Amino acid sequence: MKTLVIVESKTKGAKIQGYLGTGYKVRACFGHIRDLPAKKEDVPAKYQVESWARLGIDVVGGFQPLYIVPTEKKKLVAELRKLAGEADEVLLATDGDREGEAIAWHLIRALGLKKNFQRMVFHEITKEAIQKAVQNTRQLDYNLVGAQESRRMIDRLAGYGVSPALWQSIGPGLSAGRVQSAALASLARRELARMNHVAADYWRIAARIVPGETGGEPFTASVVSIKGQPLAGPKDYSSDGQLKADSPALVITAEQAEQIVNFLKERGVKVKAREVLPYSTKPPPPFTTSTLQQAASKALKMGPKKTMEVAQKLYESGKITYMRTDSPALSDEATEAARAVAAGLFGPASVPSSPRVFKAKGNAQEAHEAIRPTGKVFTPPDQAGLEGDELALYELVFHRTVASQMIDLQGSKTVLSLACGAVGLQSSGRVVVEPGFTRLYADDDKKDEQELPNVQEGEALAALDAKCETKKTPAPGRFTEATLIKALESAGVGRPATYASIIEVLKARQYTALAGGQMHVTWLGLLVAAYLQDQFANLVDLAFTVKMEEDLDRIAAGEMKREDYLTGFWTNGLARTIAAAKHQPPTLALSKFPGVAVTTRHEQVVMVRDGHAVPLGLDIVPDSLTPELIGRILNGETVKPRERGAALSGKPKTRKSTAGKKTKSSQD
DNA sequence: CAGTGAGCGAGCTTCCGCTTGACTT
Repeated sequence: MKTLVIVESKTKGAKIQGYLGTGYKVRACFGHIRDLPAKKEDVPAKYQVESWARLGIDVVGGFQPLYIVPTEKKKLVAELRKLAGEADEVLLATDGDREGEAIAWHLIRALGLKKNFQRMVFHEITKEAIQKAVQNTRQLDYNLVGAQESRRMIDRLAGYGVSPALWQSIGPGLSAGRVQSAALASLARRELARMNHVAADYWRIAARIVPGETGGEPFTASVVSIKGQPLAGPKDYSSDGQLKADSPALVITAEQAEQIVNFLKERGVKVKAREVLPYSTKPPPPFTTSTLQQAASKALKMGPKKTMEVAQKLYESGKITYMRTDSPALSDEATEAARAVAAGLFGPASVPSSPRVFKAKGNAQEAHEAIRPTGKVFTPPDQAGLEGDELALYELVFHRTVASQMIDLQGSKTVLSLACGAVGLQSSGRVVVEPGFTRLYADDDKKDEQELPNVQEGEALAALDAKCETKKTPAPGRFTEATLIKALESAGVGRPATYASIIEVLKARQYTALAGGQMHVTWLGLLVAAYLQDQFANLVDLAFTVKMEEDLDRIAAGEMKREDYLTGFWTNGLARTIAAAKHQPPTLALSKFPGVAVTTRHEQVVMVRDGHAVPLGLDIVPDSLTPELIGRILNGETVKPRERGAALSGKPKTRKSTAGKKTKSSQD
C-alpha cells in the first residue's frame, strides 16, 4: 500500500476508491474528528483547575483552543493513525471549504503526520476530476484553518458565555448562540408584530363585466380610484391600524361603497385603456440544501428534517449528488444530461441554444455542486426503482434539475383600465404563450390567471354584477420551518449541514412549537428573545454573522491576526457585556392590554396584573390573548393541576444515570 | 436511638458545524 486518501464521507470514499485503483487506500473520517470539550469533565486533568476550563479555550493566554478527540471518534482515529503509519503518503481530501481545511489540519495533528502529507481538493466526482486532483495536490492553508478556529471559538464563547446569563435570569437548561438566537429574534420580532397588529377595515369593490360584441367570458374588475384619488387598500395602513400619514388614498364609508356598487350596476363601464405587455420567467436554479428544503416543504409537505433524511438515503444509494451544499452550479456533464432529458421529452426547441450557467452568490463556500440526479445520463424517476418519499423527492430533484436547463416561460400580461363616471376600475390577466420550463416544474403561486377578452378602447360594457365587501388588513404571516431557513440563509446565518437542526434546537428548548405548518413562538421564547435583545443586542442581530464572515475572510487572507480578533470580540467586548448583564427576569408588556405583563417568577412563566402573578401554560399561544382569556388566566382557570409549580426547565434527561434518581414531585 | 424532613450547598445545564450509525420511541 502506497497512498492513504482521507475523505469526509463514506459514500464519496467508495466512489473515489473506484477511480483511483489499487495504489490507493481511501478511507472516510466522518466529519470533524476533534473538537473543543463539550463539558468540563471532558477537559484533561491538568487543565481542570484553569479558570477557563469550562470554555475549553485559554482566553487569558492568547486564545489557545483545547482540542480533544471525542470518545465516539477514538476508535476511528486510532485506525486512521495505524493506516497512516503504513502509508508512504497521506492525501487529505476533505471538502474544499473552511471546515474541510480545518478537518484536514486536525487529521494531521491527531494522526501525528510529519512531512508525508498533501492537501487534495476536487469539486466534482468524475474519474477525470479525481485523477487530476491526485496529480495537483497542494500545501495546507494554515490561514484558512485559523479562520475556522476563530469561527469555532466565537461560537463557543458566545454560546457558553451567554447561556449561563439565561440560567440565572430566567431558568436552567436554556441556551443562546450566534445562530439560534438570531433565528429566535427573527421569529419573536414577527410574533410581536402580529400581537401588536391592529387591523384596519378597508373596502374592496368588484364587478363582473360582460364583454360586448367582441364576445368572450365575463371577467372581474376592481375599483381602484375615485375622481383620480386611489381607493385605500391594505398598503395604505400602518400596523397600528391608522392610515399612513403620507398616503394619498381615499377612505370611503359603507354608504359610499353601496352607492358605487349601484352606480356600477346601473351604468356599466367604459374601456379607457388596454395595455398588453409581454413577460417572461426564468426557471429556478438547481437545488441547494436550502431551496430543496423549501420546495419539499411546499410541494410534498415534508419538513426540513425529514427531507434531509430522505435525501441522505438517495445519496447513499447513488441516486442524487451530495445533499448538503450551498452551490446551485451544475457540472458540464450534468448540464448536458439535463438538456438531453428536456430535448427528449419536449423536443430540441425546449432547450436554449447555449446552456444556462448558475453561480452561487454571497458567502457560499461551494465545496460541492448542486443537488441533482447522478451520472452522465439521468435516470427517469419511474425507472429509478424507488417508491414513497424517496420517489417523490427524487422526482422533485429530477424535474428541477432538467427544468433549470429549459427555455423561459413566455406570456403576455394585459391590463385593462375601465371607468364608470368618476369611478376608476382595473383588471389584469395573463396568457401563457410558451410554457417553457413550467411543462416540467412550477412552484410559483399563479395570480391574475383570468384571460381577458379582446375589448377595444372606448367600448361600453355592462356590469353583470357588482359587490362590495369590507376586508381587514392582515397581520404579518408567521414563518414556516422552510421560510425561516430561507430567511436565515439570505442573512448568511447557518450552513447547509445545520439548517434542519437549528429548527430542532428551537423546539427542544421549547422556544417554538409547530402548529398547522407554522412556527409559533412560546412565551418562553418571547421572554428569552426579549432578554437577549435587551442585554446582548449585538449578538442576536442577523448582521452579526455578516460582519463575522468579513473578519474571518481577513484572517484567511492573512490580513488580521486571530488573537487580535478574539481579543476584540471577547476580552474587550462580550466578556464585559456578560459581566455587566443584569440578572433580572425580562418583562413583556402587552400593548393591547395595559396593566398586564408576562414575566418569570421562580423559573416559571407567569402573567402579572397589579402585582398578582399566575402561572402561564406554554400551550397558550401568545397572540390568542383576549380580555376574556386574560381574565380566566388570572383567575387560575387555565392552569391544569399537574402544571402547578412545574418549572420551565425542559424535560428531564433520559439518561441511564437518571433512571434510578427520584425526581422531585410537585403533586399534592 | 432510628427514621424523617427541612434546609443548605454543590454540580449541572449550554455553542456551531462536519459526518453516520447506534441508540430509543
